[in-house]
Amino acid sequence: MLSIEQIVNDPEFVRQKLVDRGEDPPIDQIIELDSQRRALVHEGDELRAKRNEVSRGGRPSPEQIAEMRSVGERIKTIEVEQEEIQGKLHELLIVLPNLPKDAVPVGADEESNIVVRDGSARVERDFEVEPNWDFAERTGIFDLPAGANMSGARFYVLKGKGAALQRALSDWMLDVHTREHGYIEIAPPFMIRSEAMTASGNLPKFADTMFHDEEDDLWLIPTAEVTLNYLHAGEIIDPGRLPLKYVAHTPCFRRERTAAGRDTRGIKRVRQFEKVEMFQFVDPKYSEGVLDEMIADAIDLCERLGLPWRLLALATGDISFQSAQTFDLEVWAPGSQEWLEVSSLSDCTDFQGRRSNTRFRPEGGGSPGYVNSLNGSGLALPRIVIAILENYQQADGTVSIPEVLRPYTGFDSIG
RNA sequence: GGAGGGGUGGCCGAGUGGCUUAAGGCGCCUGUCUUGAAAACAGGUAUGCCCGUGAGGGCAUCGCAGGUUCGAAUCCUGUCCCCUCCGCCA
Repeated sequence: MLSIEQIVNDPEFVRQKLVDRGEDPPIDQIIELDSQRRALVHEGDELRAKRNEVSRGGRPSPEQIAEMRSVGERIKTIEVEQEEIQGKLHELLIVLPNLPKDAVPVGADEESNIVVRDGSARVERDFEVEPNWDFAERTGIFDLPAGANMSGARFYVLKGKGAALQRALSDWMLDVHTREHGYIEIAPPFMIRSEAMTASGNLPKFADTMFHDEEDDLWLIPTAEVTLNYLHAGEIIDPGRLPLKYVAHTPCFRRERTAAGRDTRGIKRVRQFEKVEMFQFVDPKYSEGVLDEMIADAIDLCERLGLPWRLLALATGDISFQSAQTFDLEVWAPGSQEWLEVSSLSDCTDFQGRRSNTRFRPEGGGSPGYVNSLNGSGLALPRIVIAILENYQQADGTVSIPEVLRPYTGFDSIG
């Protein structure tokens, strides 16, 4: 949610930032509605003040009761109007995305994304790397038909060493983040209410990308971000407790209503996958550099796994709804011959704090402010599995397990 | 799923239609006293919004949302959450 004060005080700045994202924001209408709202609030307050004054002395006279009856009716009318205006205002504001930061490349889509760092030392191989789906079918570590059979397209089953590899990865990632990067591990629910989904920015605009249970009105989480963001909803966090750094390993459920045939091979784009998610609540005063820190935390995992990676600065037209700045971390898959997005790291400024009403008390006192929130995968598991199967393939057709994972897998090769 | 009990400020807790502008206690902050501290005493101690350059003034909020009333923490309805018991259950 954008701040109404900012829209009213600096309308042209806000308009330009949203135009950069490809939006056509109804700024003038918002300002007009807010001015109407203010007038109604003022009139209502004055009438209520009058009524309170009369009520304060005990039982009023019959004349006063008659007068207050009409005052009460006018208050009711104003309240109805006010509710209508505020409803319209809320509808307009709740669908406006966050404002991109100045550093974000301006551009309509992913064509304008910029590779800002490249950590990929290409390894020359004297054999052809088998794509992960072929390797997995040959060795039996994925069972794609079984997944499709029980759940439909874009569901999959991991078997044997495939399942163990994924489990080793998530355990290892959580250990690195909690023991070395300073995150607190959270095991959240995988289904949440509409309020929480709205607070993260996934509702109301992206309802059709998620799974929903009608009977209890619960949504399956598309990422742990939506749960971590709501962890302190409605709270005023005590001074000195920020930053709060959380990490969670959860399944992620997405409808993936993309064009049929796109990214259909293997487990790259699926309707349920596992992910380790990093999340931070910070004092806006100290938010500088936090995104870089989280990027470093994600890159650290790629480095330790020995995977070639690169970092992209996403353009204004490609960052997500709640984000003010996003970097994508990709790893190279030499068998499928493509870059795989394994983490998307975003600074959401105070956009989610405002929607979840998560505030903090500044050090040294003063009135509360909205927290800043940042999130990023650390990392998405199926794609890391893919990257390991292709980067660690040997000439004899086996895959060796990265050193750091061996204490977790208990085996050192597949195939 | 069924039956019952409950939700009041940072915490505890009183409050069954109007002297409630939410008592009282605890905690915290400031001051007096003290060499310092404790104790005692005095004052202060929520959030949001509106008006005002400001000093300041006003409105709302007793889980949440509606309703009844001149007037609601208090009465009514719905809803969320917590507790006890029954049922079901890894």
